[in-house]
Amino acid sequence: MAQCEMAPVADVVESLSALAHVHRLAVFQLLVRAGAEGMAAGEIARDVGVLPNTLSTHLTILAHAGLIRSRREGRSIIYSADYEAMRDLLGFLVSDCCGGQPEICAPLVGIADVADRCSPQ
Amino acid sequence: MAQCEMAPVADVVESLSALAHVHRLAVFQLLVRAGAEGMAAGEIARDVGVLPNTLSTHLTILAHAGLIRSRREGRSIIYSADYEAMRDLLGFLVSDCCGGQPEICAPLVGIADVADRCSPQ
DNA sequence: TCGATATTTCGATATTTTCCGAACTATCGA
DNA sequence: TCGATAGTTCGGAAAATATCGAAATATCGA
Repeated sequence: MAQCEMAPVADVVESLSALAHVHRLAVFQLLVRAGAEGMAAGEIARDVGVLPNTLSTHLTILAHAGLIRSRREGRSIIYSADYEAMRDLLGFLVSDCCGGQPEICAPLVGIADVADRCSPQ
Repeated sequence: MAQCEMAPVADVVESLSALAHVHRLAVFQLLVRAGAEGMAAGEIARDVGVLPNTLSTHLTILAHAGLIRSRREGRSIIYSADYEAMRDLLGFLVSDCCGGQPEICAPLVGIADVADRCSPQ
């Protein structure tokens, strides 16, 4: 049976804050789509269009929030999204929403399907 | 049939940014639980524990992001959560997540139920 | 060991955010 | 109309963010 552990509010705020930036959101989005394989910092920088050192700062912020992980592979450092952290964050938001007014947020259950249909490629 | 309209990234960032603050998150949480009835600004300020003028700033930020609405009622101004905006935000996040790796985010569908079980009043 | 590649760290600056006190606006009741 | 109540707006100071160039670190290949 799944526990009902709730992430501390401070952590949630940190995660939201980490994602509340155009470039960081783009980075996270990119990494989610890259899957477990991940992407090298340099490739991310090129894709997103930010300088390597600036990107490094963003990656540090996302990593500190627990949303991404990193591993060295030769000269490159490979970053990948942490799906569990994202699930925790979504879980908090959804339970905050549905917890108070279940009937209003009921449609949320179908969102995953919608996501399937909407996401191209 | 539901459209697959995607909120502009800038709007998503603004919403995330609005929620990425301890007091604002608390305010939103409070309003979600308050339902359509909403709460007066003063009551929110007391509950959250911030000065009225500071709260006013936070409310403006949340309202500008579209996460809450307001209406005047006598001397009070009543604020209430905008569930649709929240659904849009969650929809974006979920589709960003599940769009790339559906199998990984599949458990998300069950989160709403979890929310039901976890949230005590 | 040296040079090239990949990334981070440092230091500084520009911008934004946060928060408060004081002043202002709106509404109600007498 | 006045005074009290409810909120907002204004102005400024302190803190946090964002971003860049330059320098430092780590790894690879020759």
